[in-house]
Amino acid sequence: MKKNHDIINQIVIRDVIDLEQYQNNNQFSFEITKKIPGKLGRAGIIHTPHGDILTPAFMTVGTNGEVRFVSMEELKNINAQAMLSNGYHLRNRSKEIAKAGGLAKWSHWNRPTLTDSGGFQVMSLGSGIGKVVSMEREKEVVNAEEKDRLARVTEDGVYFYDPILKKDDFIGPEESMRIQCEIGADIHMAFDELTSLADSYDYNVEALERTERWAKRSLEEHQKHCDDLGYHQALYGVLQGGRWEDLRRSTAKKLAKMDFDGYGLGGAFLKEDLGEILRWCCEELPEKKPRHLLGLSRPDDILIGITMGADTFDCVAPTREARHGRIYTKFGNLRLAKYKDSTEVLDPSCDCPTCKNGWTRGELRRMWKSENLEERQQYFTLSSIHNLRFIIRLMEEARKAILDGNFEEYKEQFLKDYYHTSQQENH
RNA sequence: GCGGUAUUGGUGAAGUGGUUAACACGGCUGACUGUGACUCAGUUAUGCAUCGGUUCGAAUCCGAUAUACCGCC
Repeated sequence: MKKNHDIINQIVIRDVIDLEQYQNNNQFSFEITKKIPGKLGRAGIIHTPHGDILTPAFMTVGTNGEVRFVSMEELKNINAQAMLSNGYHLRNRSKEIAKAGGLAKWSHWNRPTLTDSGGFQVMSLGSGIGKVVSMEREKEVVNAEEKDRLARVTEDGVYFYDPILKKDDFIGPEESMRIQCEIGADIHMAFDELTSLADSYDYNVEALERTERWAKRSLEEHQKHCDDLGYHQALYGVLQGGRWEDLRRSTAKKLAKMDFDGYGLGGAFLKEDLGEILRWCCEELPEKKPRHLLGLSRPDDILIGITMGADTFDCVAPTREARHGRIYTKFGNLRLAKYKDSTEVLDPSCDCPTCKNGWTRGELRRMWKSENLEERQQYFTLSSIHNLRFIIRLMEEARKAILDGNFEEYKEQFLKDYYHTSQQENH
């Protein structure tokens, strides 16, 4: 395996990403509209070349430039504001995307976009392969055997084995920045290393120092590409540091001094630690820059995230869990398996197209279990739309509550309803 | 009427004397948090057509009965 230096520095397509958007005075910026009294949280607006994002906001995950089983039209119908894609997954198509005018145009989304760096895959294909990013089962999590890993970390970057193409590959900060600049999302992420819950303090120190060096390299490389392009694309630095306060605060201080446009809050969290960790980070970060909490969307996590100062979120759970038969509702989640003969509308209190059109629990359960591929796919679409709308609506309500000055009450009521019914679900 | 073959869970079935009846599908339950995987994990027959016998021990051997299919008169 050998780092492919010829590709780096070679490309950057000068005039293909929709320049008009960038030159039309639509630079990236962030404004805070209102703060939650006595807390770190706030409501605001992120301005991007492809439009504004009203925060707090959920970004739907379209790893490969599309949300599974949901069309762009349907995403717009449920008020999705932004889409997150992944530089790792799109790495072999970045030039094609650049030629088509960048991610927003290429995907036909035409609205704000963000790309992840591929850092998550350092863990998910490396030490954490085959495991989940659990928030509750720390003691059961064991790192994968070295031989089973598909990703290996070095100072330069990460060597991957692609199990589908059966090919070795390499991505470091420079490669990630090059790929992301070609893809041309409105917001890019620095290349980072996420550790798993099983990693030791000592390993976290090592990984964090490396992530900080990668942050510096990401920033420099990204700036070079922006200079070549003649306009600025936003870059977020990513904070790691596991569950240790000294690591979280020190890395936040260091990255705060660097010229990032915003910050990604990363890591694998134990649920009970989440709020504290975010507080350590956000207390050290500059208030005027937006923060993206990576990869979380459970309502309680989101509400804690908002309270502690996170502005945007993303997560695969709403769509993945929909496909697995879990339907979100404000009064606890439904396990579709239980509703074989139900003629009740999926969620009578929901304003999503699926519920508005009167799809019943029984029908959806039947389609979920159907052996007919088309019916199953239709189920995936209907349920994904519903779950996404649920999270997006939660964001809209939370934003409104912040603006109305009653966020704490809203949060308390929401968690009470949600927790109460979850209890009922489990008897 | 005579002879042969078969009968295992919701389904398809493995198992021919020796602890808790393989496996698959389905069902149920759980999981899923910067999507490798419409996935993963657990569970699901106190019983092998029925009754009786042989044996330390039977889904497995023997007999009778029931049912199904195949031959022959």
